[in-house]
Amino acid sequence: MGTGDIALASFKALLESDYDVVGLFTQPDRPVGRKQVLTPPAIKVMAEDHGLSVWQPERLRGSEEMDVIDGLDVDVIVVMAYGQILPTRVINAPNLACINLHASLLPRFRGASCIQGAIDAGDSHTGISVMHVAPALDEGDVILQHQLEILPEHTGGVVHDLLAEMAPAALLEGLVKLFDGSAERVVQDDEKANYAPKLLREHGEIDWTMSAKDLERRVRAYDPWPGTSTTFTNAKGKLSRLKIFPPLTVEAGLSGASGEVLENTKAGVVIACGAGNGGAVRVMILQPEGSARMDAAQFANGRRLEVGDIVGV
RNA sequence: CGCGGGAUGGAGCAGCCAGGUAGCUCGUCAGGCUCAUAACCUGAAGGUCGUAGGUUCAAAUCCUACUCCCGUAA
Repeated sequence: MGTGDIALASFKALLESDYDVVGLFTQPDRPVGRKQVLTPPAIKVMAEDHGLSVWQPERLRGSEEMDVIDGLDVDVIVVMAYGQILPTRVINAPNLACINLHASLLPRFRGASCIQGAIDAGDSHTGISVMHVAPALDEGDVILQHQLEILPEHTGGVVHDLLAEMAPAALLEGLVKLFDGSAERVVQDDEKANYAPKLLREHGEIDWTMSAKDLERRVRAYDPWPGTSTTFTNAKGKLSRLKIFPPLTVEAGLSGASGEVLENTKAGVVIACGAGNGGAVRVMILQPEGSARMDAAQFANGRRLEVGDIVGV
């Protein structure tokens, strides 16, 4: 069971393994893009290329597809980025176990935005957890974990791809242990748990009262999803959106009112953060509404911002 | 016909609402200047204003249709 692209490599590893993959559960095709074209998840295409059965219930809980699962008589259900909470009946359906691959070092960052959460919080490491599925989201017992160091230049997208690459090894190791009975069950310490809720586009609205250091991590974590943006008053006096992309550099020595433009040159747009002494960030890549993404030199040429302007009002 | 933004020398933009000399910040080329800076100064080349129609004495600007680009609805 999986939908997100992060599950692709793991699914492929299963298909190429000696395990007998009987089918795929994934989310229904969704309208995508400007034309609202109904698009299947990439993982569904991969499954069909291998001649596998694919089920796409809108809502698994209470659906007739649950009977299908019971009828399949499987040993293990593997879940990764499926996008639905599993009913207890499904969790209990396999002969051996229903396991989940989660992109964080549980119990830290349970929830949908586990990758962004780890970067945003400034954690030194994240990783892949192989765990038993429990009725409560991401709270099942952990079988094993593989660690990944978060480097200062790592964005959400980069970490996502790195974790996707290392997930198959963790999955295969977990399966071997499950089948030979050597799998551990480490109960999660709820005291150390935290939760990374599903991110919406609006969460990318930049709060310029954050410190420069925190903001740098936020922008990095939220790239490419949900992305970060702020607003500014354009030449016509209208409020316009301005997307901000990493990398950002922290200018610790500078300060100003929150969101005040301190510099706008080809070396970058420097914007003050925090409440007076939070430093400032230098932005090198940005994208005004309606325009293509551009570097600071191009942005400065357009003179859309002047020193002293306040951004993100 | 989902919603919104846009198309103006090589780049990023202004000009459009209140039609009348193609503008700004850069880049490029030539020359000059400086111990030096994201340098500076002088000069030059480069645009049928996305396409096709329409209105008008006159259209980048107003009207109609079309094409393409960008964002958003995970």
